[in-house]
Amino acid sequence: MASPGGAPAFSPLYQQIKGLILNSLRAGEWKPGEGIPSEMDLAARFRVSQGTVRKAIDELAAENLLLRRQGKGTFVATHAEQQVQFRFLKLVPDSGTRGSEGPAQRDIIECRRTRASADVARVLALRAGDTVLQARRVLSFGGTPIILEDIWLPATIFKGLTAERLANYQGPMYALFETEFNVRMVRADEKIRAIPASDIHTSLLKVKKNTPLLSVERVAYTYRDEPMELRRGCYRTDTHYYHNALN
Amino acid sequence: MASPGGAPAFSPLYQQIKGLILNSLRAGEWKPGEGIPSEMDLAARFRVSQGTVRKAIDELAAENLLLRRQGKGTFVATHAEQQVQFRFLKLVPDSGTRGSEGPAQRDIIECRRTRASADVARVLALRAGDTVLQARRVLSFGGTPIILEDIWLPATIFKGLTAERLANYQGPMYALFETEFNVRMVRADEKIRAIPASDIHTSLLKVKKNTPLLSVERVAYTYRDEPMELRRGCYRTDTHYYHNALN
DNA sequence: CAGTGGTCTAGACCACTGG
DNA sequence: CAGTGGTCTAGACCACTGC
Repeated sequence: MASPGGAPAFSPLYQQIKGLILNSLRAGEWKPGEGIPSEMDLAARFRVSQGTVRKAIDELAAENLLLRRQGKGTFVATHAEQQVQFRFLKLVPDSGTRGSEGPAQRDIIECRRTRASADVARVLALRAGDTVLQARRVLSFGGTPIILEDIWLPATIFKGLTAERLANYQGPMYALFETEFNVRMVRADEKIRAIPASDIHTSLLKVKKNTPLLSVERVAYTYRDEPMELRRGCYRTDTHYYHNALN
Repeated sequence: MASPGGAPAFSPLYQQIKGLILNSLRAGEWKPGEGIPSEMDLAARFRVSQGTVRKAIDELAAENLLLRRQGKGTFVATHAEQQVQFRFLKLVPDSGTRGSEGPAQRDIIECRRTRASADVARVLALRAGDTVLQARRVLSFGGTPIILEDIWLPATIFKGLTAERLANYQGPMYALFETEFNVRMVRADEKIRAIPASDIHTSLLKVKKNTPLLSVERVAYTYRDEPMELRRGCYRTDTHYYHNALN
């Protein structure tokens, strides 16, 4: 039997087209920021009607993998766009709006090669002891340190990433990943907890010991749903809050 | 000029149809859980093609206002559905999955009429001093108290809501709001912070004083985008975490 | 089997962009 | 002005549900 569970395994044509477009994205046929062929061209290429291509692209656009611009074309989404600057950073100042404090000041504390601990390896689908890059940075808004982040990346893929390159790069870190390492983050999961400030936090975030901080553990995934980054952030929430919209 | 900004104010037909359907939902023409007319019927009623109605319904379904069921029809979404039980509660146990600890135990601590403070009034778009219902409850999972919630509701709309009715009702609180008060919550915003446990938390959540807790302040909105509920939750995050998917 | 939503097509026309 | 995505239509057929 083709479908052991008894399910017909029916797959609509537009889903198959969606899969083909996704494969091209994975293969890097079109890079982030570039335009993909027009709907008519893709329809001819896949031998289906424009409407079917359209429905496939609609879903990919809804997942933020593609970006439609009327009159111009359809483009591969990128983290370099201004409009989408805060898609992954949900921290908002109590007064004013995001960005009202000016651009964040980013201080790289360190960036070094190390061995993956058991839990880091598990999350990143590596073996314990595999080489990873670990970076630590502090984000300040309006001159006040608000976020301490520790970031783990597979060293085999982010070869050559240094504190200097992180410090010199203007723009979102994920945009750097796209241009320099051909890694596109498409979605992420966050686990949020409240934790007491430890000595690291007292020194880098200027808070008293045991002050409650928001612990945000993020795992970011690529086109292939591979976990590519582990990030542990500690947020001060006396002047900011984590915003979440439930729909 | 019809459009001062110079914008053409062009509105697609399907958006207008969407507005008409939304108005029917607001007016209560179809109640939560009930079916709405078939696509063909609606197409005839609005004098448009089925495809146009379809696109309108697609968007309403994407916003969780309607629920499509192939072969059966399209239904008004409700909080009584099992499948959508945890759409608003994002707390997950460290081990196991949601609901693996069995159903939550819900203890109503109190439910009383009171006057809205300035900040509660502002959030609920009331005047300071207007009457509100305030409820407090503790949610326990696997016998352990995990969540303390304070809930504020406009008294004019939730007339007759008592601790007994809250305690006796089986199922989600928002489902009770639908059937008893004709209030349907369609979306919400949450502001999340880390705060130290106070005396209330030590007694009701069995944690030590100053233990970091997750503070979750939720404002829930109706079909008309009116703020209808303010809820302040304090979550223990030693055995659970707040999960958020970034797409 | 009839009725529902879901898919696919083909064609016409509209709105927007840039040369 | 040509080319792009966006809307709208009409009709055919498929998948699923329940009687």
